[in-house]
Amino acid sequence: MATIRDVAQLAKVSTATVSRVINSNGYVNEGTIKRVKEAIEQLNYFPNDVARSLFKGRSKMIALFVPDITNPFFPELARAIEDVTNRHDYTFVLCNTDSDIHKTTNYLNALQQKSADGFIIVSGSLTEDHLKNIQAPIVALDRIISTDISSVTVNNRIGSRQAVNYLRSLGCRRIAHIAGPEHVDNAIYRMRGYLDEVKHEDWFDSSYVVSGAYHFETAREAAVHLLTNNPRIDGIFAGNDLMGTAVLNAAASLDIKVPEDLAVIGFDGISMGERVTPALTTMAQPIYDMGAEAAEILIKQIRTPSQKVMREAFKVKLIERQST
Amino acid sequence: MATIRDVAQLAKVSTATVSRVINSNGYVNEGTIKRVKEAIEQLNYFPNDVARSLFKGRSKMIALFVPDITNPFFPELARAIEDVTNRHDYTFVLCNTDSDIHKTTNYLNALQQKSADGFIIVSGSLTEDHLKNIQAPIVALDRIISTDISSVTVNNRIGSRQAVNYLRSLGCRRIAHIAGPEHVDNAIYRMRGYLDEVKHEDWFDSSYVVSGAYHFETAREAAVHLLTNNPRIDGIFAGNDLMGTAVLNAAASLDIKVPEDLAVIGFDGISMGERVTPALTTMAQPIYDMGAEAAEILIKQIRTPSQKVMREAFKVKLIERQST
DNA sequence: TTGTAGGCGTTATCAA
DNA sequence: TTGATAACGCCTACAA
Repeated sequence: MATIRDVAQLAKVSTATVSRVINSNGYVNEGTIKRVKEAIEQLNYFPNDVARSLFKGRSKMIALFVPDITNPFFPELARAIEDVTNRHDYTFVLCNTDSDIHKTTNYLNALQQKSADGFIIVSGSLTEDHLKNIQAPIVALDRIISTDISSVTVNNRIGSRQAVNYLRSLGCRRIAHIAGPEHVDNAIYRMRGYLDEVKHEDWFDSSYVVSGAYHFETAREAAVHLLTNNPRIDGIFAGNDLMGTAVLNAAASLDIKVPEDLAVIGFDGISMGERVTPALTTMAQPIYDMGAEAAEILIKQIRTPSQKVMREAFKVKLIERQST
Repeated sequence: MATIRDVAQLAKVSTATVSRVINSNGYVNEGTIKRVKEAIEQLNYFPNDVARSLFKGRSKMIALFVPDITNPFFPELARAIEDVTNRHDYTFVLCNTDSDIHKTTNYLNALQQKSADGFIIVSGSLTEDHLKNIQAPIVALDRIISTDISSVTVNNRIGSRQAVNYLRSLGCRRIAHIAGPEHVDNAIYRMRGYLDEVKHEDWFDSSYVVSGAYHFETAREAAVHLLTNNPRIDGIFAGNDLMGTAVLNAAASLDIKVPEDLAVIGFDGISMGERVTPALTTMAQPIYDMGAEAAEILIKQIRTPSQKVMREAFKVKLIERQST
């Protein structure tokens, strides 16, 4: 690998001049520029990013942390962030944390040691305390970390109320909820939205809420359990689409007809929802816009460290499909 | 951020000694070790990885390139690689290339400038020529790049023949194929395997093969087209599971009963296949093992640059589910 | 308009 | 057993 010195030597100038040409900053004679560029070409020279990072303390790298890369919601989110960060000349990297706080802090430290410029984090368990020696700006996405950290989320509670009301408007009388993990804020809000609507119903008791942990298998088992023990359930609001498809799967295996005998609605709006049969009705988040917005905010904070904390909450939107 | 100098000062030793302690390298007096460790603790010091990388020319970072992060096959593959690389103390990063050669080489260069230690690449369009100034070791996964580059793949052609024979053993008489992208080697082999079995059948003509580009939407449209124009088709072999689920979707929308009127088999063994209804029969690849093996090979090559090229081909295995 | 030189934080060599 | 010092490759005052 050629270095800046090789280029300088070949072009018969100093390394400073080469640097000026590379970064187009400072005055350089036209002819000199040409000579340097030729030398660069000839040696197939690329500036060493590590040396640059060391000098600048920045690396032009942005990382996204997601809790479960196999949940299609996160790859879709990642696509948006990738587009925006690449457009701004950042290298984008994706890290899967498995919701494991240890793995998360490990990645965080490793990347901070690599001078990562900023982080977009989806995490329900990370607290401000874990971030106390992280210098780089952070944007919380999908789940809030703390009031001091910028965030991009949706109106989970209101969206959930809409979901339940929609099921009710279709004639559902007994509506159950498959909830996400107990410690994840958006799961809590979605459950609260559900409870807002049903807790005063005479049929309601706590057995209508079960946890599906935002995972397919867990949700599937929960749904089977729910539908077996409460055969009068005629509507299910799943806390995310992955669990919504799990409900469809459970219903099929129990020979319960959807939407005739059971209406199902999810939350997220992942494309998988329109690919299953019957297609899943959902409260769709503007996934791409959320990711893009998180990236824009992060880049703003990287460029202007004095930026104040921003909190953006998008609205979810009902998409009716075959499951209702 | 504290530096090694701060630690040295506080522990009243030289930076060389601190370095020795950090890397447990060379002789250091017990008491000195203790003092240094205390100073490190007290200052909450972490060695700067960028400086390390600059000096060593290595970064303890491994990257995986995938063509489409929204195809669940790749996240599943990524999980395996992540586990292995993390276990060996590498930082693992995931890059999505969209099968775009320009994006791919961009990432490749960017990461090489960051002294990435090695690459695992899933790509059907990258050639040796694009890699001519990449120094770090590379392992091709799922798709072969060249004979000079280690690879981990499966026996696509034989697996495909098995798939077709299995459909035939169920009584299918006219079997169609939804193929992957034309320039991707594994798609070509899968198609060849299919052709090996059917090209001499009297019913066969080229209209039984359509391209689905390994994408859901494309495959869905192709399947609708196929089933509409050739109503006598009673079996479809899809080149991957994503397209297999697209066939199920197409069949449902055309009111064709699976498996009664149409048997469908995919290729990959992603978990999505068991989550749809009817569950998708498939030729399953050992996804986790393949990813893990690719990572092991890569790490071997990083450690021993003289390692010779390795080519591993796993076997696929029939998994019968409801779609047949 | 160009060059010299010091420093970013580490590690490894050589001396002491 | 420890310390001084020269790299790693780049950038930017400051001088010329």
